Amino acid sequence: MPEGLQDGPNIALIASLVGDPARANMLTALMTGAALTASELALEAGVTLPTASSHLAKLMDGGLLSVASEGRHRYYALSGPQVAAMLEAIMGVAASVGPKRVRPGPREATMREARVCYDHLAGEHAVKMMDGFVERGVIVRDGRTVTLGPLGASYFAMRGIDTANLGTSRRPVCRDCLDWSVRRSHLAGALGAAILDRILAEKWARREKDSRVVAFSPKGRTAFERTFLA
Amino acid sequence: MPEGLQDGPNIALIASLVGDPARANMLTALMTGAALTASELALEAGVTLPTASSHLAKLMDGGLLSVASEGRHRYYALSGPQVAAMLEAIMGVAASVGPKRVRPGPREATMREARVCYDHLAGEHAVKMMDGFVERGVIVRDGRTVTLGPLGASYFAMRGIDTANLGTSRRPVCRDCLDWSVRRSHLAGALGAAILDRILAEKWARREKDSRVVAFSPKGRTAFERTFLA
DNA sequence: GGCATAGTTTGATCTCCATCGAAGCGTGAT
DNA sequence: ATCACGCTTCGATGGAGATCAAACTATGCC
Repeated sequence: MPEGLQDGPNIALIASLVGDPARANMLTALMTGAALTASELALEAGVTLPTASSHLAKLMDGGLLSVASEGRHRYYALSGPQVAAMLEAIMGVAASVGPKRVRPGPREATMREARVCYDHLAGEHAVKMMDGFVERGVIVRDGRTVTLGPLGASYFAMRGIDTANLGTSRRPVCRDCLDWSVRRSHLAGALGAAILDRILAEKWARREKDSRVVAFSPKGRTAFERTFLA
Repeated sequence: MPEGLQDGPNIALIASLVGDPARANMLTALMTGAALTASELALEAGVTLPTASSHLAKLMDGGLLSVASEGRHRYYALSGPQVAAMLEAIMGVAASVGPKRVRPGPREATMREARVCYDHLAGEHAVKMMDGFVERGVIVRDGRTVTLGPLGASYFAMRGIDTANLGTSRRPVCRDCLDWSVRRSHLAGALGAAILDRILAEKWARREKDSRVVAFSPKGRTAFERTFLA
């Protein structure tokens, strides 16, 4: 069947790369434009590190991703805007074709509410919190880059988080992370991680074993809201 | 491990449909906008009829195709312009990362110059035309959304295209579609289709049989340029 | 009716690849 | 040095799906 057809280039190869659920999740996670590490992407895709590594190699080989080694981390990103445009187009078709909403399910519901995204909080609570930060000028958003606002340092200091200390690592203090359950974004970066630490340390919520779910207790939730949503 | 985490639309499902070589060949064959029978598509894909039938059922189920029974034939077609746009976008990525296509080839050259993209014109001519429209304010671009500019209606009316009539369908009048041969975009939507209709009606160009190629005649080309590029 | 053509369905086969555990290899910290 | 951590490679397993032949259905033709 050597059939010399193939109008344009190898469309099937590219599409099949996106056609695997794990890889599709990784790619959508990278749609923020931010670069993510292999571990973060593994978590986002719901697979183990070796599996993720294999997928990343394939995506690299297919030219969809670029990588930057930094210390012992490897930051993966979409190789260019063309790839992002393609993903948008596919999303467009997928959205128009089928509401296809899989039943939310009980597990999904709690996941939507609050879950861990690598090392920070994601889900509705996280999105609300992020919105509040921006509205109050604690955090300033410029497109997809977010930074600590003028009121930020004192705001977090009052809540027991020393933002100055977070700047030590190479990691950005603030980063924006797209939420799959809501169409909005939440706070990642060192600050996002610190906030989650605080939530767990205060025992406002606990992590379910072997799951990304973060389960708030009733009074934990109100404490959290009083602290970070007001 | 149940990590079902769809980002909303099921992008992996759609992409995996395109990700099979046989299906990809069928879809690209349908990019001409014409409807083809199952047998023709089987031939185009290089598989037997049963296999093709199975693929067509999957594509139907995924919402990428529509079908019309006529006598003992079943005519399959792309379910809409959105699907065509997605395919073009995938082609764009595949072309840009293309591991050195064997050679441009004569067929490929004419495709780059002018071809059909579902129901509108694509290729260098189409991109130049789109650029001219935007530059002259006939069409206004805002990011990826394009709309008819203030001068648009009279511009097209003078050229025999009634833009008011185009608004009747649910389809957008203007739409932006990525070109895989050039890295720019061209005009799709009802208006894009109307322009192609005009080009063919005036016999400035004719469509090659069983191909996406649009072949301009020498004087047809100058007439086209005088009309839509000036 | 009877035959031919267009398509689908069924069932069985076979290949490919996603997945994970374990081991290997860097880099950074102590 | 030594340990910890991030990531990749290796090897084995399992499952999904692409494929075709043959049987079946439906339509058109005579």
